[in-house]
Amino acid sequence: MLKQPILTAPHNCAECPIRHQAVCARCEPDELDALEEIKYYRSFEAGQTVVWSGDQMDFVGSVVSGIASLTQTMEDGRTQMVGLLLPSDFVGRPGRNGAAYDVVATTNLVMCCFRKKPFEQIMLETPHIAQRLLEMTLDELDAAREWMLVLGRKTAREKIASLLSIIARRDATLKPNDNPGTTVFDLPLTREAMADYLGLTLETVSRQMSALKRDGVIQLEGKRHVTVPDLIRLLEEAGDDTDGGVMA
Amino acid sequence: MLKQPILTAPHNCAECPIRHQAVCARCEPDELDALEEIKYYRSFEAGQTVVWSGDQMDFVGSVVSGIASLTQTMEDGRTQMVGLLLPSDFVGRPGRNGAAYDVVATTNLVMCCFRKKPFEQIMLETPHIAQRLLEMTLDELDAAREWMLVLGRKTAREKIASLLSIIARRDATLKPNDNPGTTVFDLPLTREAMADYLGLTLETVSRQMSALKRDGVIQLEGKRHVTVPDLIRLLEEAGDDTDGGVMA
DNA sequence: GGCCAACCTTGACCCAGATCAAGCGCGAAC
DNA sequence: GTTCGCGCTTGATCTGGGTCAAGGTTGGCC
Repeated sequence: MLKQPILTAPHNCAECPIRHQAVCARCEPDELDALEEIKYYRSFEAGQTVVWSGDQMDFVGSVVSGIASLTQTMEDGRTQMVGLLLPSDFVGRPGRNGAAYDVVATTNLVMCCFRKKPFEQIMLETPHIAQRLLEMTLDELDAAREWMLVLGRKTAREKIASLLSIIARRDATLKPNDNPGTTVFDLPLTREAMADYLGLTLETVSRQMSALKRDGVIQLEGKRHVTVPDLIRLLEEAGDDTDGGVMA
Repeated sequence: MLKQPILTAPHNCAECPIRHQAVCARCEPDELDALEEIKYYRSFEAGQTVVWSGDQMDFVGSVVSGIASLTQTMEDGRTQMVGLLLPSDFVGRPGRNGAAYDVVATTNLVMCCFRKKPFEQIMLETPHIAQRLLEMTLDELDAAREWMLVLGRKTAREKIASLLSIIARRDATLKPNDNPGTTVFDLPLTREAMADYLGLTLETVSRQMSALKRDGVIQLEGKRHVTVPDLIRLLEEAGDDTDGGVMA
C-alpha cells in the first residue's frame, strides 16, 4: 500500500484555513504567533508554474486548496511527474537551496507560505518543528519509493488502479464516508497528467480507464466523476497486498 | 543529474572507521561520546537480509563497507530496488516504526548502528542532528524522485547509462581521480541487481551493456570492471542535461 | 585437474504499450 | 444556434523490451 502521509488530528495554524500538519501539529500558541508573522498566501491559475526547477525558492508552505504537481522534464520534452501535492501537503526544502523540480499548479491553487529564511530561524529555535518535518519527509520518501515500484514493475492497468487507489484514499480522509467500501470522487487530473504521473501515454491511460469501466472496477459519469463500488477490488487490481489497504 | 548526497568534509564519529556524515557532521566531542555509548557494529554476508519490510527496526546507522539495497517486492515476486546504500549512507527512520522495505546486503556488508530509542532521545536533545537528518532525507527524496524519471521515462540504454553515471560519480568521490574525464570502477552489482534497480530484465541489461561496449561508451574487462573513457559521453547517453554533471 | 554452480551472453520470438491517425462531445465565445 | 478548441476515445500499426531457450565463462571445491 502506498504510505501517503495520513492526516493526523491537526492543530490549526492560528486562523489559517489549512492545517499545516507538518509545521504546526505540536506548536504552542506563542510558536504559532511567530509563524503567523511570516505567513502569506499565494494563488495560482491552473497551468501556472509556481517555481521552476533550479530557481531559488524563497518560501516553504502547504497547499490550501487545489492540486500542485512536482514535475521533471528532459531536454527532449519527456516529462515525469514525481509528486502530487494535495491540500495540507507540505512543499519546500528548509536547509536546501533551489527547487529540485518544477512545481506546477495542476488546478487552480492556493498556497499558504512562510518566508524561508525566517522559517529556518524558527526551525532552529523550535526543535520539534524539525522533528516533525523529518517525519513528514520520511513519509514522503516512503511514498516516492513505493511509487518507484509502480513505475518500474507494474502494468498499465495496475498503474491506473494504483493512482485511483491513492486518490480514493486521500479523498476518503477528507470527506465523511457515508458508505464504507464504496467511494466516489472527482478526478483532479487530466488524462495527460495521469499519464505523466504513471509513465504512460495519454492514449494508454484512456484505454485502461475504459477497460476498468468495462470490467466494472469503476464507474464513470462524464470523464472525471469516478465511483468505486468495491475498494478491495480496486486494490487487488493495483497489485497491492490487500491487508495493507484494510489496515491503513 | 542525480542529486546523490555528496560527501562533505565529514567529522569522524570518534574512532568509527566510517564518517557518519548525517549524524556526526556537526557534533561536539561530548555529543560524540553520547553517540559512542549506543554504537555497535553488525556484519552481514552477501545475500542476507538486514531487515524485512514491516519488521520492527530497532536501530539506525550507516554503511561502513559493502553495499546494501532497499527492495520492494510484490506478492507475485516482481521486485523493484528503491535505493542503493553505499559506504557512509544512512539507514533508518527515527520517529518512525517498522521498515518500509526490505534492506538486503547486496555484497558483504558492515554497518555501524546506533540503538534507535536512545538515538531518538539524543536527537531530541541535539537539534542539529535532526536538522542534519532532515537535510539528508531531503537529498534522498531528491534522488528518489530523480530516479522516478529514470524508471518512468528513460529507455533501457539510458537507464543503464544513468546507473553507471551514479556509480562512477559516487566512486570518484571516494577515490583520488588520477585522470579527469576517465573513470574506472568495479560494478558492485550483478546484472540481476542492476535489472531490479532499473525496472528491466537481466537479459536487457546484458544486451545494453554489450551495446554500450560495442559503441565505445564503456570498456569492460571481465564482467564487472568498467572503464569510462569519456564521462560526458556517458552522461549524454543517460539523457541528463550535461551541465548538471559538469557543475556538480 | 576436473566438476559444478553461479553468472552472464546471445538468439528467436512475442506482446504490452507507444505511435500515428481519425473522430467524438461539450463548454465557451460570438 | 454555430463554430471553435480542448480533452478524450478508439482504431491500426509498429517496436522496445520481455520471455523462453540454449550455450559460454569463471571461480570455488573436491
